[in-house]
Amino acid sequence: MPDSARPLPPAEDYLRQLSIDCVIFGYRDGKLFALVPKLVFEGDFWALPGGFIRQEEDIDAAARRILETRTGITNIYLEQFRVFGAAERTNRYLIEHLAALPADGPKGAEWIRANADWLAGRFVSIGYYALVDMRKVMPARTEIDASVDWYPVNELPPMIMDHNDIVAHARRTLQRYLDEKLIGYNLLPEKFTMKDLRYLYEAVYDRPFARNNFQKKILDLNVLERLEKKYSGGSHRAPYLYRFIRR
Amino acid sequence: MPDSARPLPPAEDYLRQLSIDCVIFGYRDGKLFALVPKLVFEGDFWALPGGFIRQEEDIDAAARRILETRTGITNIYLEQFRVFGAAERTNRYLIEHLAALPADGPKGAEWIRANADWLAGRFVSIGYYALVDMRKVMPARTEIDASVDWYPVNELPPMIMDHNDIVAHARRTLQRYLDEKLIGYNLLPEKFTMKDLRYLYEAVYDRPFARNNFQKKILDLNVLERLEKKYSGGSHRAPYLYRFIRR
DNA sequence: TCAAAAGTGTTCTCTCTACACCCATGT
DNA sequence: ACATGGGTGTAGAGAGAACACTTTTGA
Repeated sequence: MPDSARPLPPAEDYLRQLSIDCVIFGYRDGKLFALVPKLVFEGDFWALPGGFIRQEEDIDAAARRILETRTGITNIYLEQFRVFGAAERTNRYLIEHLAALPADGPKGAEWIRANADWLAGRFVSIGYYALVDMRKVMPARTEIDASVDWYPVNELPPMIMDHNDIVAHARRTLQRYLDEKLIGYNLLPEKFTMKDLRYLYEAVYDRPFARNNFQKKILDLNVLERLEKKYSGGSHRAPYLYRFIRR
Repeated sequence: MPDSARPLPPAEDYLRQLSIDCVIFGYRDGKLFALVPKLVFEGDFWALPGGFIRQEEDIDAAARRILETRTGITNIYLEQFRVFGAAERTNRYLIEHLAALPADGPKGAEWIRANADWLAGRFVSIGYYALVDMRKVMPARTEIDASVDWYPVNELPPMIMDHNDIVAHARRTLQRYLDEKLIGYNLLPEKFTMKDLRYLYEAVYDRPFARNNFQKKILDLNVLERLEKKYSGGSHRAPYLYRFIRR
């Protein structure tokens, strides 16, 4: 039974005033994307996938649970990157819009209505970013999501609270670590060409990389193994496929 | 009136289950130090300076308040660096030792005893690190501190919970940023010699830096202004003093 | 005049970049 | 054959490390 289908636990099961917000990065066609749900509330409300931490749960486990619920995949690469704790961080404005929802609306909305006082208060949020293979993700709506879509990170909708800010921080963190920690392969299928990897780097850093020098740099790291050639049918030399060597 | 002398606010004023732990770094005589209080509880308990976040307070402001209370100085360089949120993070063991304290003990202990249920529960803690000029710090004891001392970071006492872990993380973060963000001067007096700065780098990174190359590297950054010479009385050439250029 | 420590210069190496050339593939 | 895109090599620029030399200071 997927997590989203289970009845929601009572509010007492969660740490009060502490939440998790996830920036789920994906990559396709030369662009970096983020997965952003749109809420069912009256008006246009977008919000990062998020959730709360159970009393007996590590914060990393909570982030993982939230991510797996939303993407349907396990073993996701994720890292905390910053805490957002301004005193005025609150969902009050959003929760007030609950009134506009019909009383027989989605069950999740019922849960929120029942816990409105709690949810409308101040929350400190831990930001996590995740890297996923977009092809493997089956975006899952919760009961209060109208839709869940991938948006290019350069064309994100205006989100609630400081969520656009959170994505900006996540992206800077990704830029800082993509090369240093060699985590880029998490955004690609298992097998990929050097061009795929280069275009990914160009999307993340928003700048070009010289084709030949990029290839040399990456190969000198000795973290890729060269596989068979990939015949695309194009009238040109076939590129090799590569795979990340797990250690 | 110093903060530590005011009556402690009631527990309801604070965010529940969320705390701040500070790693206060100082530097002297070629060694990196951290400021660590020893608690009044029966037995040997050391714990990082920490505290809680008030309902109407930014988390950064809370960290700053805690730091200023403990060091007596303002305008401290500080950064959050990681959240520690293991499910089993709790002070239960420590709080139980309250029983060993006399009922007419320190007032702070009385406050803890009154809030023991809250304090013995699970806490997620935001780690902050601070850089201070040791010469300017007047370590201030709270009512439950037996003493507050500087310890070389390589010779820290065993601390409660995961606090030794927290310092290790803080130090790695400091190593990552000292050079990149040029924050080293925060650990030195306003005027310092190139040797002072080099020894600081060697203490933080725990490795030697070539004297001449270090000087060239730092000067090429154009962030220092050269001041008068410093005559130490030694029978050798007098070094220049430098000052960081504020922008 | 000498030792100690500071300031400065030179060379060598390694990495990153730009340019160039060759190779495989399908039309 | 040829255009297209992939793989590889090489020379130049820049950063960092190692070594050497000069200058200043007080005994």
